[in-house]
Amino acid sequence: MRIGELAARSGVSVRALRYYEEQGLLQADRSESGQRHYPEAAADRVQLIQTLYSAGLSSRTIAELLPCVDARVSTPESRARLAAERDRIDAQIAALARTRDNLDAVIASTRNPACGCARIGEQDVPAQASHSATP
Amino acid sequence: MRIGELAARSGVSVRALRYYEEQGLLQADRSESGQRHYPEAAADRVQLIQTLYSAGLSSRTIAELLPCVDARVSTPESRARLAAERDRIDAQIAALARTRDNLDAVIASTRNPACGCARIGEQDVPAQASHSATP
DNA sequence: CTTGCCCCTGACGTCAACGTCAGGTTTTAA
DNA sequence: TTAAAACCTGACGTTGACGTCAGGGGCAAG
Repeated sequence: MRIGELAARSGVSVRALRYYEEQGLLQADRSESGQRHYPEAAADRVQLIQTLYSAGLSSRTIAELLPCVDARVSTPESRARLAAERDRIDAQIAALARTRDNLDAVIASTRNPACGCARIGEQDVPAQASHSATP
Repeated sequence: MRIGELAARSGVSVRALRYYEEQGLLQADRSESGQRHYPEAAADRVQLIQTLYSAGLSSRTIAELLPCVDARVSTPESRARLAAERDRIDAQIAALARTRDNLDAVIASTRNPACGCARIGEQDVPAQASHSATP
C-alpha cells in the first residue's frame, strides 16, 4: 500500500509517516519512481510507534529499541534499556495515579465546600526539597 | 523568601518560577525595589504545579483550575473540567499500563528467544494476521 | 567604595514531533 | 489526452516550557 492509505489506516498523517522513516522507525520499499510502498504489517508497526510515543519515549529511544523488538533478541544493554523504560513508565503510572487521586479529592471538596477535606498537594512529604520521586 | 531560595527548595529553575508567574500560576509579593517575595506555602504550590504539568496539563488548563482548587469552590463548568482531566489521566494510566505490559512481554521474549511469546503490538486485533512463516 | 552575589526585565534560542507551503513528478480517473 | 489526485523532496513554521544571554540595579561584607 502507498503512504496515503497507510496514513488513513493507522490514523496518522502522511507527514508523520515520512518523519518516522526519517527517524529510522519505519522502512518502506520504493517503487521505480520513488514512491513508498508498505506491507500490511506496517499499520501495526505504526500503531506500536504511536503507543511508544504516547508513553513518552523519544524517537531516538524508540529507534534504539525497535530492532531488538523486531528480532526478539537483546543484548544486556538493550535489556537494561527496556527494563529502564518499563520502570520509568511504572513510575509515571504511579505519579499519575496520585495526581488523579488528588484531583478526586479536589472534586469532592469543591462539590461540598463545607467539608474539612485534605487539601490537594498535601500528600505526605515529611522532609523538604524532595522531587517527585517514589513514595 | 526570594526567588532563588524558592527555586532551590522546590527544585525548579528561577526561570521556571518567573514563567509560572507570567502564566498566572504563581503570585509573588514585590519588595520596594521590585524583587519577588514568596511565603512558605509557595513551595507546596510549586510542587502542585509541577505535578499537574507532569500529568500533561497545560499552563492554561492549570491556570483555569487552580483558583477553584484554592478556593475549593467550583462552578458546574470547573467541576466538569476537573472531572474531564481526571478521566483523561485515567485513560492515560490505562494506556501506559498496556504499554508497560507490552514492554514486559518484549523483555520476556528477548530474554529467552526460543519461546513462542506473543509479539508486541498484537493486543486485540482480530483481523487477518498473515505471518510470514517465522519458526 | 567596591566586590560579589542575587535580583530585575526583555528578548532571542532550543527541542521534538510534526504542520504547511512550494515546486515538481507520477498515478489514476474521466 | 488531460485533469485531478496523490506522491516526491526540501525547507520553513508552530507550540510549550523553559534555557540563556545582555544590560542594568540593589545590598551586605570587607
